[in-house]
Amino acid sequence: MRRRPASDLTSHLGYWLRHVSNHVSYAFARKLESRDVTVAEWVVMRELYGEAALAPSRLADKLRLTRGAISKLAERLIAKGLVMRASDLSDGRAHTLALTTKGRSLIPKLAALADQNDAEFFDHLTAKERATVERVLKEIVKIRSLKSIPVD
Amino acid sequence: MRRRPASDLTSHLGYWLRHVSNHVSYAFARKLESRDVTVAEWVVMRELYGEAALAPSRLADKLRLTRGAISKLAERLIAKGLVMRASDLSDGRAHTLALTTKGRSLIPKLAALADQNDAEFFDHLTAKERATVERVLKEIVKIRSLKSIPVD
DNA sequence: CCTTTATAGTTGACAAGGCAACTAAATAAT
DNA sequence: ATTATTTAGTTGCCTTGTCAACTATAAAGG
Repeated sequence: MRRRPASDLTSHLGYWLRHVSNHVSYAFARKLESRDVTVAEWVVMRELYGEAALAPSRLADKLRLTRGAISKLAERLIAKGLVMRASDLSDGRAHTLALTTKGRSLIPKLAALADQNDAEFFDHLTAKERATVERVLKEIVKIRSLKSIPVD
Repeated sequence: MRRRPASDLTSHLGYWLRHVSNHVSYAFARKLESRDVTVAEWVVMRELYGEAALAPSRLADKLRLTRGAISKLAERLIAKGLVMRASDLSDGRAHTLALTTKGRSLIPKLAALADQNDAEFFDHLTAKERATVERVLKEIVKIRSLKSIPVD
């Protein structure tokens, strides 16, 4: 499938992916500032939104962060009153994280900023292009998840 | 073009972009370790490869990094003997950066690692999918460059 | 000219993630 | 049962980026 001279430096998808991702995340970070939330914090909250509660370790797997990073992120989110920690009764080591009411009610507002950011970068795509990109990205995550860590 | 309920958290392209980009960059970083080069360093070297010499400030614009970051990156690359700094004769403040012979000769080896990494993540795409993704990403960079900083 | 203002680049404090060492609790092994 | 091993999570140190203050040079204004 790949048909490209190995020495062409301008054709690495990984390069462009990183480049665009940096642009998009940077712009999004500026928007989130208005709500005093970082991109990493949003990502965690977004992940917690579907679930009642989630173990930090599961979160780390899902988001491809280390447990240390999750630990510190959780600390910050708790300090902001957006997330709470609950101890697991059956296992003295384990905790779970969950959105607080405040955190949950913030989600739609942050989602609106995400919508806006997405629009800014991707609205000029045709429906077909958008669908292709989305499908390709999700496929890669799925393939990778299977190959590396048994996440789900 | 965008047709998506504003509250669906799973459909932000920016989210998947960041997610996949992180995977790809992480895997690439592991490969570059064998040559004692970081992803950021590769990106700079790759940018310098086309040119005879480039001002740090231009590099900062192109790569969307701050001048501080470029300054430190340059320092590291110079320490490794991959890049050299030359002072601009007509302007006492300005410098330019350029690859050393050593740096230049390393490029093909790093490019091979980039090829390998790209293959690992994107080889399962059809030629058409790949073309679409590449075109879309490059378009976004172009549009953004015009909107924000007059880079080129 | 000489002073103000703008520009190129560096530096230091801080933020945030990775890694590895650590604590505490649970499970396994003998 | 007691010890060894594994697992969940936290913490300290390191790296690398941003931001803002700084230095040095250039350009503009009067």
